[in-house]
Amino acid sequence: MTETESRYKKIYKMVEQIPRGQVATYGQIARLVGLPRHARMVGYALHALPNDNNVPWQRVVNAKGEVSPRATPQYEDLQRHLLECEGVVFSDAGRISLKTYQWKRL
DNA sequence: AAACTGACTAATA
DNA sequence: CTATTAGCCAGTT
Repeated sequence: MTETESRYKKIYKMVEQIPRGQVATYGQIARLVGLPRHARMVGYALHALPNDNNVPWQRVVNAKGEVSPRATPQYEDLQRHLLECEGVVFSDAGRISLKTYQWKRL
């Protein structure tokens, strides 16, 4: 088991704990798994996810409350759709109110 | 080995 | 609100 593999696993486990209808930021996940300032790794880990997985990756957004731009924009639309199905409302600017929806781990 | 890229963030001006 | 800077590191070229 390499370091990076276990990091990825921690990240995935943490993301799995985000409740339906709530969101978390990349930096928030990084801190929760004990890797502050490793926000990019969270993004990288999610990018590396297989197509069939049980990880609610759609609940992870950037610090501005936006869906982060991807190489393939079709997944951005998918992410937004999935979140809307969970009851998350996007504003005109395509942003989420973090104040309302951000996950606070108890 | 070195350079480049990327689903990022926080501090500062 | 925007721009700049520095921090971080796995993969790819």
